Amino acid sequence: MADVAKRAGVSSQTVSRVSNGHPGVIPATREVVQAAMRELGYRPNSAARALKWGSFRTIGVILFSLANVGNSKTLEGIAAEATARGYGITLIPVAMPTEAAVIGAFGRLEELAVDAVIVIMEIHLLDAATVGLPPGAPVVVVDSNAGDRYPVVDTDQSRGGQLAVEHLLSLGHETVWHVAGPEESFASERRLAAWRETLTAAGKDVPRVLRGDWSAESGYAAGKELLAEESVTAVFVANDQMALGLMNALHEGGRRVPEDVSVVGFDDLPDSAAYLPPLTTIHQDFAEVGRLCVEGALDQVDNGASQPGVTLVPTRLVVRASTGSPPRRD
Amino acid sequence: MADVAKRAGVSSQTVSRVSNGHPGVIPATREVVQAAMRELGYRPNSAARALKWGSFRTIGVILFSLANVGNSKTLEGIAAEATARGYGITLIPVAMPTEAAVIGAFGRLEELAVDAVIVIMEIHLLDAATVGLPPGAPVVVVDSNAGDRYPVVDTDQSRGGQLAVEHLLSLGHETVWHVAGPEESFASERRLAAWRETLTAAGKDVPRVLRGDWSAESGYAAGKELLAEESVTAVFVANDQMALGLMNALHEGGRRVPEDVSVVGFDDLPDSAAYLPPLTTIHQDFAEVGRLCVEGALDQVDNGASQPGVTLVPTRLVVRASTGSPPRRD
DNA sequence: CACAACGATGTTTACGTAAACATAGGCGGT
DNA sequence: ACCGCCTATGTTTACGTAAACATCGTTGTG
Repeated sequence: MADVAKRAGVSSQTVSRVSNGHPGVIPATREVVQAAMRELGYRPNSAARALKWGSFRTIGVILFSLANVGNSKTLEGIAAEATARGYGITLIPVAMPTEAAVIGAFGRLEELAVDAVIVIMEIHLLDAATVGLPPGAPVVVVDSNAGDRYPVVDTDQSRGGQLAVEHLLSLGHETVWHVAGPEESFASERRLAAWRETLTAAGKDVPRVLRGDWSAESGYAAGKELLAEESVTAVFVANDQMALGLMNALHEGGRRVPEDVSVVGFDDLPDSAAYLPPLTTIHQDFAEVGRLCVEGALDQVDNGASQPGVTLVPTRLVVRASTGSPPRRD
Repeated sequence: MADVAKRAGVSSQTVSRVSNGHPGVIPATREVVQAAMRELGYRPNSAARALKWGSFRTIGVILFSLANVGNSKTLEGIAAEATARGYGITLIPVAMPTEAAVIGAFGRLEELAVDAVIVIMEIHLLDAATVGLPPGAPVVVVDSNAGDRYPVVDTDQSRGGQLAVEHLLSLGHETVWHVAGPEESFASERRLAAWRETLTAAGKDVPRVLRGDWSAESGYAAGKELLAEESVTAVFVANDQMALGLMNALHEGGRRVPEDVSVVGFDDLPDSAAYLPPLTTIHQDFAEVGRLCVEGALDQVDNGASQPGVTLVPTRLVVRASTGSPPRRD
C-alpha cells in the first residue's frame, strides 16, 4: 500500500480510502490512485484487514462426510448463501466420527479464522463433544438433537415420515413396513419414530424394523429379507438409495412394484425419477437448509445472542410410480 | 495475549513462545502461562498470525457445483489432504458457469486469504477466464485442458474409456455404442474420443453418438432411443447414472442386460453395485485426485515455481454383471 | 574465583490496514 | 473582508502476534 501511495503521490490513508470506496476523495485523486494500484498490481492484504476489523467474513463448516448427497447439497446451499452475503466458507472435515476427532476439529476451529460455525452433524456424537465448542461463538447445528443449546436447522423428518406412511395407508394398505437407516443417525431415528407413531395413531400393526446403512446395497439386503414376509404390501424406506436396492431385490424375487408392493423413499435424489419404477419419495430441500444455517449464523454474528431452538424445513410428498393400491386378496 | 502475560506475570513474548510450542521456556513457566491461557480462555488470533507469517495456511477451491458425486468426492479428498498437512480449505462457489461469474470468482479470490488455488473446472470456460488469475499464484486445475499453462490433475479418462471399450470387444461384441455426456464437459469429450479411437484401432464400425447430460433421466431417454436400433449389443455409457437410466429403458423395452445388451458405465458410484444388474464400470479415484491437487498446490507454495503439465490418476475396470457375450445370431 | 557461555525471559519492532484525529485550503454568509 | 465550517488529504496510532535483539542470572570450566 505504501508503494501505491508513493507512486500516486498521496498518503497511504488515501489509498485505503480509494480501495474501500470511501467517500471524501476527489475523482481526480481517485483515478490517480487506481492507476497506481493497477500498475503495481496492488491487492489488499486480507490478513491485515481482518486484524483491523476483527472479523474474517468467513463461516466455518464442520462435517463428517461429503459422500452423501444430503451433506453435499447442504454445503452447496451454505456456500451459495454465504457468498451472496459476502462471506467465505472454510471447510473443517472430520475424518472419523470418533469423539476425539470431533474435539480435535473444534479445537482447530478455535484458532481458525472464522466468525461463525455451522456443524453438519448427522450422527450421535455432538453431545459428547460440545464441551470443546468455544462458548459464545456463533454456532448453528444441522440435523442433531442439540436444539436446547444451539440453534438447529433441519429438514422436517417427522412430518416427512408421516407423509410417507399416510400416503401408503390412504392407498388402502393394511400396514407399512420400514427400512430404517443406521441407529447413529438422527435423521434415521426421527423417520423411524414418525413411522411408528403414524401407524399407531392409525391403529395399525407395527411390523418389526429392518435396518440398513443408507447404501443401496443394504437396501438390497433388506429387500431380500422382506421377500420372506408374504404379507408385505407397502414399505417406507428411509432413503432413496436403499429404496433402489430394495426394489431391485423385490424384482429379483418376483414381487412387482407397485402391483404387489408399494415403496416410498426419502430424499428425492435427482436419480429417483429414473428408477424402475420412478420412485415415490419425500422431497427435502437441502439448499434451503443451508441457506437457513447461514442466515442463523450471521444473525448471531450481528446480534450477538445465540437463540437455541429448532428451525424445520418443510418436506413434501412426490408421488411417482412406485406406489399404488395393495393387491386384492384372493 | 497481553492479559494472559499479565495474569501469568510474564511478558507477551513468553506467552507467544508457549502458544507456539517453542523451546526455551522452563516447564514451570510454561505451566503458569498455560493455566492463565485456560483461565482467560485465550485463543491466538489467526489474523494477526497470518499477518506476521504472510501465509494463511489455507487453500482456495473454486468449483461450479457440488451436485455431482465426482466434485463432492474430489473436494472431500482435497479437504482430507489439506487438513492432514495443516491447511484449511476455503470454498469459492461459482453459481453460474458464465464467463462473468468465473471472472468474478477469480477476482474475489485475489482478496481472499488463500495461499494457493485449486480450480475444479469440469466444463469449457477456464480458457476464457484465465486472464483473471493472479499471475504467479499457485494454481492447480482439475479436469480441464489448461495443462499447458497450469498443473492439471485429472482422472485418466482416455485410458478408462479404452478399458471399457476393450472389455466389451474382448467379449466378442461387433462394435460398441456410446452415450456421451454434455459437449461442454472435458471428461465427456475425452471419454468420447477414447471410445472412438479404440473402436477405430480395432477396425470396428463407429456408430453415431448419443448424448446425455449425466442425469439418469437423460440416460433413460438415450436408452429409449437405442431400443430402435436392433443391432445394438454393447453400450459404453459415459457415467453410471446415465447407465442406470439406460438399463431401465432397455428393461422396459424387453431387452435384457446383459443377455441382449451389455452395458459399461463410468465412475463406479457406490450404488452401482446395487443396480439391476450390478453395473460393470470404470472406477475412478476421486480422493486421489483431490490428494494430488493439494500436493501440487503446496509444492508450488514451497518451491515457488509452477510447473504446467498433466498428472493422470489411473482408472480400473470393475467387472460386474451388466456385461457378457453378445447374443448368438440365429 | 573469574569469566565465558548459555539458557530463560523481557523489550523493541514490524507485519498491512484503517479508524481517529489533525491540518489546510476553499467557500459562503454576514 | 473576516470568520467559521466543510471538504480533501495527511499523520498518528492500534489491531495481535512473533522475529530479532537485549538482558540477566546461572552454570561450568580453567
